[in-house]
Amino acid sequence: MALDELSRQKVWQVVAAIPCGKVASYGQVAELADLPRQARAVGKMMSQLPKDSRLPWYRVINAQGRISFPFDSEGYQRQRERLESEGIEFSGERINLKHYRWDGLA
DNA sequence: TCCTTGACGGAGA
DNA sequence: ATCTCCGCCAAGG
Repeated sequence: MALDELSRQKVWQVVAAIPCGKVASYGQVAELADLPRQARAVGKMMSQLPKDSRLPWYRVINAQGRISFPFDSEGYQRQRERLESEGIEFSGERINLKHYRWDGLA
């Protein structure tokens, strides 16, 4: 990844723009930040986010509508709690993207 | 250097 | 629904 500064800023801007109650996938964020097919780079950046970040990192999930942390991990718990507190409901381990996927613009 | 490893994703089988 | 295989690409062994 080691994306340049400009790219990183774009990614943060996109993440910050995801509205409450909506979610976006890593790939979607990458695309909206003009980094097509760089989903992994986005995931990498997320993993390096400081724990006290104010960004709504938890609104970014994978394209399958699942949280990208092991089910039994603390990260999974933290992310799921925040999403549910915003009114997002889970069907087992998954989120119904038909209802919660953020439409980048339109 | 080569190989593996990721908060990933889409196409096939 | 599950499982490979392949892009993608920097980091660390």
